[in-house]
Amino acid sequence: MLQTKLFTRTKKEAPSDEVSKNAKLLIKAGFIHKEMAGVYSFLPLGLRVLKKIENIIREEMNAIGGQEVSMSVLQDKNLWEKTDRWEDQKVDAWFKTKLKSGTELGLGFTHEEPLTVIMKSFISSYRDLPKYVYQFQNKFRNETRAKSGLLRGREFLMKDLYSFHESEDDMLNYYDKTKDAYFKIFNRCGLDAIYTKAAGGAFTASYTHEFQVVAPVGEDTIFVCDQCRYAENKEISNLKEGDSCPLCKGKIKKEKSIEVGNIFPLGTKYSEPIGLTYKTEGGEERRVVMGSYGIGLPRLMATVVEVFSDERGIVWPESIAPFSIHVLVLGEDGEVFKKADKIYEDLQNKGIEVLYDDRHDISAGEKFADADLIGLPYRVVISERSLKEGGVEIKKRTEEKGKIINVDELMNLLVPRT
RNA sequence: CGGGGCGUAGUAUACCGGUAGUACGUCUGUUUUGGGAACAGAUAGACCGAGUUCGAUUCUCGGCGCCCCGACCA
Repeated sequence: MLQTKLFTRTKKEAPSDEVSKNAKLLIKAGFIHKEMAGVYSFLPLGLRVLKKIENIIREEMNAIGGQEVSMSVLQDKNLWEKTDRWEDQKVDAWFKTKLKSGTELGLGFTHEEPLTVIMKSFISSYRDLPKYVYQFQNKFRNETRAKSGLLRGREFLMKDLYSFHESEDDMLNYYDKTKDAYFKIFNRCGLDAIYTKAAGGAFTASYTHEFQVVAPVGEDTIFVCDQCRYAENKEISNLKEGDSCPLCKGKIKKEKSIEVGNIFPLGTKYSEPIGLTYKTEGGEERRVVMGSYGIGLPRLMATVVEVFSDERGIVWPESIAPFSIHVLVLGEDGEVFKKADKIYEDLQNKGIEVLYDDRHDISAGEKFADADLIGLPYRVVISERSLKEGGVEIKKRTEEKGKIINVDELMNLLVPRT
């Protein structure tokens, strides 16, 4: 991507109405645009990050047998009355709207109900189980207080997976598989997530698990063992700072954290009222046992920014950076630019994702500052000086000093993204 | 939803009961080019409504919006 063609621009000042690091940096660098409280649009750089995260999640969901669908956002009131989740007193997250005829509709905040109905058409025998279905979709939640940039929004992209089983045991077995898949996802995004026992919440499973990433901006508080990493959410925990771990000899520490994912053993909570059943081998009719599993993508992206940034800007992990390399050309138009153009072309042809700062009449300092702010993993500088010294200067975003390598080395440094 | 703060060019800010100044950005020109360049010129602004007042961006009230703390939160 040529930076002269990119329609976004970095700002010198962070917006005054944002306090959270993720919102300040992502807006300053031109990744997102704020529409209103808790609602953000994704611009080219931001969308690339979101898509990278989406692809990582998709790969891991497919690896545990997930089948991707896309369900409707508009929801039928009658369906949700069956599970007693329509009334505002029960679920205050709904955004509701109306048909011209007056019929009430909801904007989906989760999808257990409609998917359970869909599955009624396709599950009737033990031979049809288990099944795993997921989607990426914008969820709408009427949060009383949106906050902290992308961390708690009212409209956000979510991956929601639902599993359907013959038995509690089979569901719990898959629950563990999902847990492993989630760890892979968070690790691939560079995050160190802590598996945390939590309350059932509105989903009213007896317990659930959350994946928590320690960060000061987090709105959750967890008690976590410094040895085995056993953790409980404050909302259900009797533990306190300094206690001995119930599982090992470690000490319990109190941490602020961001919930980046959660998994729910639902049992028959939804299959019962909606009537999703199957016939066993012996001809007996039984309720399908379910689980559900969610990850909010913008929140995950924001968490990465909260954890990986410094005073100069974002420091993207390679796996989800919008581009792999930021190529900067310095100096006056002429031979150096021609060389840089060629290097950019060659990298592109190799399938490397490059952002090329081909802007003229921009000082070196400004290009460096923008590169630091945008935070791509590698910065490559092409200038009269670097060419004299034998090639280009390459520097990782995490390093202070770069080094000169020749152009062939550069071409072989990075593997193309598939 | 309770409490607090805030709303001035695209962005960040200043002053003021007498219609607004600065920086960055943007545009034009000249000079620059390895850490947010220099000079000259130009561009662009008081959230909305009502009230007080000779006069309101400033004071009062209402609305709308944003942020923070708390409550709440698959």
